[in-house]
Amino acid sequence: MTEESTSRDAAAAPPSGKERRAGARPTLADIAQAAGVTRMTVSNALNGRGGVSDDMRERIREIAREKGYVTNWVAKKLSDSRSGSETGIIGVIAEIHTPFMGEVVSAISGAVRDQGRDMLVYSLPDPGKSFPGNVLDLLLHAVDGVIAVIPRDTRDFHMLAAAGVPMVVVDPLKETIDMPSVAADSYGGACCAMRHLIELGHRKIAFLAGEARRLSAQERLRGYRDVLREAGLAYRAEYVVEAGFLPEPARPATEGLLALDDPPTAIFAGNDASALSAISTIEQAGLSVPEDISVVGFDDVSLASQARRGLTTIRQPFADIGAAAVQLLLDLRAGDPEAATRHITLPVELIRRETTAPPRGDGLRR
Amino acid sequence: MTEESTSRDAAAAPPSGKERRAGARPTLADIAQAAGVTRMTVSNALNGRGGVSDDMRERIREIAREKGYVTNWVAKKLSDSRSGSETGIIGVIAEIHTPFMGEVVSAISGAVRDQGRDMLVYSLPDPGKSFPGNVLDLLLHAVDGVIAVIPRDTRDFHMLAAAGVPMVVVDPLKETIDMPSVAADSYGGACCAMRHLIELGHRKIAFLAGEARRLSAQERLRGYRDVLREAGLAYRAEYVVEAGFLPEPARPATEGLLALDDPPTAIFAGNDASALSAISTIEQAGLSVPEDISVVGFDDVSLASQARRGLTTIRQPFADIGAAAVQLLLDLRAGDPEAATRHITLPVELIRRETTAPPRGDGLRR
DNA sequence: CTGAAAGCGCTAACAA
DNA sequence: TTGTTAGCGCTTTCAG
Repeated sequence: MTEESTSRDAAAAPPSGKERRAGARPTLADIAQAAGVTRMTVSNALNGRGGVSDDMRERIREIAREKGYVTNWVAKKLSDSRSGSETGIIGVIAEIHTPFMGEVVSAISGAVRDQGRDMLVYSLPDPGKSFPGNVLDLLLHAVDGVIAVIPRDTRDFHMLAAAGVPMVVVDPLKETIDMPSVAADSYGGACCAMRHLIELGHRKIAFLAGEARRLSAQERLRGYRDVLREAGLAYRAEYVVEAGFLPEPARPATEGLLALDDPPTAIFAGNDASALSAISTIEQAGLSVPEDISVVGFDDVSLASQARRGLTTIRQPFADIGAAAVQLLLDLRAGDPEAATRHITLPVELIRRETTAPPRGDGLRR
Repeated sequence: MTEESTSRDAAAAPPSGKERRAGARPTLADIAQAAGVTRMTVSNALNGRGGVSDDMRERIREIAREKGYVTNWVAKKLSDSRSGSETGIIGVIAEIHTPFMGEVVSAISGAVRDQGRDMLVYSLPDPGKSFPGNVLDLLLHAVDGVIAVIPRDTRDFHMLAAAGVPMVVVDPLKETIDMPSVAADSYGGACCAMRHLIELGHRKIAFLAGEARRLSAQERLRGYRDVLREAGLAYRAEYVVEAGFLPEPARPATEGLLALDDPPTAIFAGNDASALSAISTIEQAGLSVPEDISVVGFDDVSLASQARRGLTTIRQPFADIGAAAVQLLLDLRAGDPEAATRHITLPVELIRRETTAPPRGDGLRR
């Protein structure tokens, strides 16, 4: 040892005033000192970087273990920032409340795992509030990119993108159309659902509209209108009610439909949550599905097939959505110039189960 | 300026080879240079630390904004590590798949927010796999503590705790009883549910057992047995079937019960997921709930009340659980010595809805 | 009110 | 194979 050059490495003598706080985690220097080598040797040994004899490596590993050494992620990251390496962690911003979100997040989780990476989920705070600085900053610096599935606030959102964090949006909003995105073919699905109902013989079809800010909701409405027109059916304003993609508002919305002078014989719900709620409402009103009223949903969340009567619905390819989002993010990060403007739309599929049937012969109810 | 002392501050001349990479984010030094002051002044100005004239502060803020400056969380954290400050972020380890988890995580989210902090969720990888180092390390260094709600693997889990991360467990497993925890009173709730059924006149009550590793599942089973004994009823092995707290296994389990020579007149399901699945199975078998068979669940997830027939169940005080977990974590972090061994059990409540009724007069079905 | 120095824990790049 | 130097971006401490 030379002459106490580096302050810490040579600080073998306690009196130097460099006493370690009790609860502090051991650092490279601590275990280096214990092993009688330099920090670099320890670093190399622990990271299997070669240049260390096998004995030494074992010895160091042993000491590290018993001292409970864990790499300081923050320090490592800061140091690595020079070489701009990845963290292997992908950030996900989402609301984990609804079943739909659950499916999407699970799918992303699977896809991320398939890529040998990991995922951290940030669930948004209450509406209107912006991201707290802490988390925003952490996300900004700790993850390789962000996949956002947000039904609401997007303010600080563009800021994240502006700060250079690769970002892709799943189920985009009007406000996020300028970012790369992944979504299911809502328009196509809606058309498919409507045609199914029309083929069954329905002429009076209501629509439980979803959250208007989501493009998917708009597209489903568009599909509803277009197929109506295509079938020569009139668009009736009283048949289109807001249900916000949620079960609670779907209830009064359905009741309203039931109370109409000329109630519909079928309901196309914007998503499964509202479809399930509608069915429950219909049955509580003493009617039955699909005998009195047919119902078709959208999403095919796992609950849809578990209901007493399996829900006829449009299946979103969740796994594909997750995989596409992750891939898109990776491409973006890799600098693929075309990725920045890529908008992926995945095909959906009609799943016929037990909540749709031909309408009752005209005799009943009016 | 003296003689180019600090490498960067004085590096006004490009030829120094210190060119900034194109995509790099601006640093304190960058904006300091643009403003013609030192980094500290910028730091102070941006963090509202005083010691900077108002004009200067405004000017600096302006420059920072247009340059898109964001403080480097990693560097800040590393620097702060000296003074051991908090990050204001709480980590949550959970599976977000099931409705129960969703409720718990939402509750924690709310509680965390109430404390002016924020939350990052890490969803476990596939069973058996251990935490990938990256995320573990990140968690270790980026959050003030961890709240875990894990149904499965716990290996690296104790390691996190050993590394000194304050940690509390919600709905603990056998393996985690040595950590501070928060849970609902499963035993009490089970007793309550069973007594309700018995008061209604049921004598043949089956139990859909939950995931055995979870203490809550064990406690519910214990409650089931104890109340049976207390009521002078025999424990019948064929009435206790595994359903793992999940809907899928609950289906065959229920079918098995229905196929018994002497089928039960009531089913106490370990949780709502299995209860709902049981009901659906019963109805598909052509029987009705509660006329033929009563069913009571456990949890009172939001779905329970939305079903066509509201599910009679035991309500877990999710909000309280979340709040207690966060509080416990904060106490732990604050060094409260007693917190380390605290196990909080919160009271539950029977919610009578429409899936329980007296058994059919003995005439029917044997 | 502002500036200089040192250091948080780690790693890349050489030197021995 | 091991040691040395420098620096990641920020903050604290102590001078000016």
